[in-house]
Amino acid sequence: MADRKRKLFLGPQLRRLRREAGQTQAEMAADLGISPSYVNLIERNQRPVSAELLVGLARTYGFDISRMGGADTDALFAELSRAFADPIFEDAGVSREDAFEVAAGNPVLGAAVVSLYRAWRAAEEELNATRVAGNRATEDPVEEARTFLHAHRNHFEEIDQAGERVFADRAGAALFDALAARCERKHRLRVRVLPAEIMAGAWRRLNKHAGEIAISETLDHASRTFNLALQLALIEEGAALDRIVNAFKFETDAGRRLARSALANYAAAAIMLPYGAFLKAAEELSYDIEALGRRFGASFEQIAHRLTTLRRDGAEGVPFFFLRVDAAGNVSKRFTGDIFPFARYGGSCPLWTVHEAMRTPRRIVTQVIELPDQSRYFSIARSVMSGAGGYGAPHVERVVVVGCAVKDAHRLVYAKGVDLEAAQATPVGVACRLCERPDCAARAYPPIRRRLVFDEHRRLAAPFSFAFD
DNA sequence: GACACGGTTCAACATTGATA
DNA sequence: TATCAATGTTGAACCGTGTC
Repeated sequence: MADRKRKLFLGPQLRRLRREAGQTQAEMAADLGISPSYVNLIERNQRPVSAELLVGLARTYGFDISRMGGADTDALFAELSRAFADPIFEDAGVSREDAFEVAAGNPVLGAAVVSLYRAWRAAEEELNATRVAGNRATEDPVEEARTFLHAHRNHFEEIDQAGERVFADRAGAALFDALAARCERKHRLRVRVLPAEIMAGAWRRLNKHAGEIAISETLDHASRTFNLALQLALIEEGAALDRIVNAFKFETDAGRRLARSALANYAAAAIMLPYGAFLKAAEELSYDIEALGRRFGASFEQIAHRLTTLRRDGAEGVPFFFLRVDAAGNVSKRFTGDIFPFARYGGSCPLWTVHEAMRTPRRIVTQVIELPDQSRYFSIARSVMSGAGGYGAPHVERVVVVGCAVKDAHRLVYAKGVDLEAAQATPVGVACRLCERPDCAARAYPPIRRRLVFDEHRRLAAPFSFAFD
């Protein structure tokens, strides 16, 4: 491209200039003192325009030399480069040199290509939105299960009350021991913690014939308790789970099963983190997730997830959304909490601190984020690890994010020292580190003022794509 | 169909600058 | 200084289209 920049190819512009003047190549050649065939070669970019000829063009036709290869060309070149980076041009083999040649040599055509590309992108996104709207209920079991939870605002009062009764029955004992005793007393099921090789990879196993509930030794204490609570919920509240799930209209059986599984997990959390006590503690501890975890013997993820369910009439907690994402940006669990417009597909924006949290294991990272509709949220992210019951065992590192509207953030311990008024009022510019635009404000703002940009790079960074509900 | 005209292709030549 | 490649330029032949 350096050679192309040194030489000036102005064929299409020269041709347009000549036609605007109503001249033939021969007439223009006579004006410029060159042969008609030379004019033709220049017009077809077979020959560059020499400095002497450029002066002649300026003198004879008032050709504006200063506009050649200036800011306009650079901007168009940048636009074209972005467009040609799209996978739809993959087979076309358009190089950056080609993009520059179009931008410098035929800006009208280049601008038309950019306009066409933008129109195509807009149409495709509209089409995707239509597809999603049409298919979500019929072809996506995960979306169906999410819709089920969303319809109940992720709160199931009947299950919560049952959980509180079980928790109250523990009579001061450690919860795991109390649940094990309840299993033996009420269901004649002995609880045993067994090594991984016996569990064959399972976390829990119910053997009615042997009168036994087996829990994997590879689980930490919080997960053992959770799995035992889950098994107990399935035994004692199975009918209620079925009734609640069956009251909802599912299009797929897979969606129904997923919803029942989610509800069973909810029931386990309701036992382990009983609503009233948990909400009281949450308010006392200013929603300090790690402190709540220590008080209830639960993991960071369990506490974070439970925070999204505090929607009891007359006893509501801070409305939270929840997200669990891996290093590749894949979302494995999420809940909107009615407040956060998650994407239907894809993962998190690369500007979100979920990725920073991944780089700094076990450290809580907070951030004020702004969506394109200018709504602002306070997010709390920390990495969590699952698996790894022993050295060399497979494990997965993920990031759990909970967040709330900025207006509620003053109730959180994590917002201490954060100027929330400024966070709500400070104007922010477009902030995006992927667009490579020289005027991008991303470099100029600290993380707390970054705007999440979702659609600009949807195709370039597919794992991070967002399309709003 | 002949002809004119505008535009295209190609071979050839002159000039220039880099290099051995 | 000779050589060579790149660049700038030209003219002839050719092609396509519109007009008479």
